[in-house]
Amino acid sequence: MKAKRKGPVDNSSTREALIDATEQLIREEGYAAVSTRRIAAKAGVKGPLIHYYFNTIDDLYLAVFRRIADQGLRRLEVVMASEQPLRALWEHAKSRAIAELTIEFIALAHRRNTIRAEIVQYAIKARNLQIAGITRYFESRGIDPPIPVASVPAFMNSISFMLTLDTSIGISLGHAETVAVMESCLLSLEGPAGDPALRQ
Amino acid sequence: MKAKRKGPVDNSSTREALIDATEQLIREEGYAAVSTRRIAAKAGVKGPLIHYYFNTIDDLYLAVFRRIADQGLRRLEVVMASEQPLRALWEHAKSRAIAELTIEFIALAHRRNTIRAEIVQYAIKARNLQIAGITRYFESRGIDPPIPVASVPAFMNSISFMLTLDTSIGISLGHAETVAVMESCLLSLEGPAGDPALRQ
DNA sequence: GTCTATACATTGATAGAC
DNA sequence: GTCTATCAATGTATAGAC
Repeated sequence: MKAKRKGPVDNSSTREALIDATEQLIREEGYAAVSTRRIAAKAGVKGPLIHYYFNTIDDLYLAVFRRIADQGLRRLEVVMASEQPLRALWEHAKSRAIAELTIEFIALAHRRNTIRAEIVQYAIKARNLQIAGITRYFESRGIDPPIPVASVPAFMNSISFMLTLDTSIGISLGHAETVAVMESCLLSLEGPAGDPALRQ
Repeated sequence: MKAKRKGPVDNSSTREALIDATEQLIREEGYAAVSTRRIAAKAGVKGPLIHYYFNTIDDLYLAVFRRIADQGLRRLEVVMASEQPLRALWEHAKSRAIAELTIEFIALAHRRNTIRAEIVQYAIKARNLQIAGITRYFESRGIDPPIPVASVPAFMNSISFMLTLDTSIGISLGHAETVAVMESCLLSLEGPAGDPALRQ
């Protein structure tokens, strides 16, 4: 249904190297610093090869996002299936690499429709996974959610996203207090961290 | 202390038009879409004039950010001095224009040291204004803060930032529930919205 | 103070040899 | 599948006339 538009396209080898190089460039220097020549140099190939595997640069961006999104959804499934899904989600959301890529892709989505559509699709899948996991956890423990389940991942993700962004540019004002609040919420909902004895 | 490096530079006229055009371009199409040619076209002048007022494009970005930051701090002072500072802050943080510019400038800060330094400086000033305003409010009402005051703006800003970003690309999953939680917090801390009778 | 003209690097992309 | 050679377009920035 989503076949490649160009004739003979491989699905593993140099292609992966190009995706690797692009992802790395985006994260290290921002999407505005990405160019076909730099990608090619980083991947150790010549420029035009990019157009053999990907018709346009947007297609390459899309491939990068899809790979990240797939990895993200798979990781999220593991996270939500853990014994302390709220704590696991909180830790998971702290990733600086994810936050930096998120910033870049949202900025990109701002201008590229194909990428925005893909991001929306992914974000909804991810959020549904989170809501389902938290619902399952509350039900299995017989906990009456103090706030609507659908708002829980919204709080956790947005807070950790902001903390991570702040940290990445060197701000930490108010962080300790905010983390403390989150920790006390987690404590009351899931008990102490990594204490399987208590929850067995 | 931060004098212009180039000789004779005006401080109002075409210069403002250039800053206007740049700010608009950044917000509408992202910083990566900004170029001297497009700025000049939008401002109705010729390209080289940019280099008369601003030595480099980074200087122009900086001028845009400084103007936005100044406006932001002034607005924030008004917001925090209102009768219901938490509600006012909540509404203030919902601005889509601010969220979009924030994304772009954070992405920019990722790569430009001068801009990052400026953003950090501004963010700290803004956060201190918020913390001071909330502290003042709680004290004047004799309210014992349910969570550390320093974490309050962190929560409000990050939540509304995420909601705004989501909305800007067309996502609304879980928003209603999240807004409801925030509303109930505001209700318990500040009473119903815009009810001066109750707080007079 | 504003403009024309232009230098020069870099961009995404294509054609076609191997 | 990977390359060389090359394209037109666009990028920032400068020199110098008015």
